[in-house]
Amino acid sequence: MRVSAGVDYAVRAAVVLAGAPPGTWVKGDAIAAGQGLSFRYCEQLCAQLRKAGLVVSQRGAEGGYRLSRPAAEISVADVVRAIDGPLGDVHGMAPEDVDYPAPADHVREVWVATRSALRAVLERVSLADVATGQLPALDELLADPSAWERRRRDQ
Amino acid sequence: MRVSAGVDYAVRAAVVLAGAPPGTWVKGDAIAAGQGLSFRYCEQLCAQLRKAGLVVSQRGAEGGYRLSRPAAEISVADVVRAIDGPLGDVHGMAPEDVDYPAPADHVREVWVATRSALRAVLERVSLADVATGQLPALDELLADPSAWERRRRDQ
DNA sequence: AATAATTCCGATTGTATTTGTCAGGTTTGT
DNA sequence: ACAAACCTGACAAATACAATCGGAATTATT
Repeated sequence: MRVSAGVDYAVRAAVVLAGAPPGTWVKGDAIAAGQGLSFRYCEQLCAQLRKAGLVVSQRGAEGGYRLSRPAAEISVADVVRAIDGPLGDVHGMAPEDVDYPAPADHVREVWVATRSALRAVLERVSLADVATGQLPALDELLADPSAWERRRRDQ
Repeated sequence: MRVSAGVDYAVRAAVVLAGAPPGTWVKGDAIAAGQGLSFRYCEQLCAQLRKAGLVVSQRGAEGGYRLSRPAAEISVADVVRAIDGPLGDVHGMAPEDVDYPAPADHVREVWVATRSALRAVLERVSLADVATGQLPALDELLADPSAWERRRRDQ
């Protein structure tokens, strides 16, 4: 239940593209340098975004990357899935497909709800939202001060 | 953003303990056999739950495991953290501690909200809730039929 | 046509994590 | 004494993560 470096980097790269003027190419080098990423690794992640259809690329001088659709039409979930695969899988299986013997049978509902909660955040936020910092969909979740605090280890 | 096998197994083991009559010892063998887990691996996970203070164990004949507190006072999040570490970490860092250059600076809010959404599910559900199948906290999330469906790959 | 800039592709590498497995030791009840 | 159960630490295979690299293909410029 954590965010890998690759996903984090890819979302940041995608947000950089979302922040660029529409139709312009952004060089991989500019993304990597701007976000403090390794150029090679950033390039590899951009390739995965391109294979997922979220990004298009242009080779050669004056080439680079840009989003394939308006930034408002690409969700953070799209980027996460492009790098990490399906959201909320339970060791390789979709949560609705797992089946446990009693009395653990209702654990499935917990995993389905977990995935649903992830989707409610990541599908509802577009790259344009993140780039502009307008995140009304998250207001409710972020208003609680404890959302910004680590849980005590000895709780 | 997925549930590892270890976490899944540990939650199921903990729910088995929650479903046993209070004060009785449940043998590791019984947990493993009942849930179709490898006995050795199950034992290892129970030891982690014990080190986290969620479970107590008794050696010798007639020994086994039981919860250290009433099942209603242990959340699924407690179990997940015992096995996996903090919820929603971003490559080893708490989401409120990450700091990104513009225009990706608001990615932090996305990760904080993601963790908050995970907590809203996993901290709100106790082992007793799962064992009895009474999951009112999840009703809203589970009512949506699409919560039970995989997203289309070509969306 | 030559050159420089840029992405593309495939392979490789090192580390860490995951997912177990095992042997032997310790504790406990009968 | 004995058997049942957990404890400890080590080990290991497989997988994933996080890059790194060399060179090939493409494009714009000169």
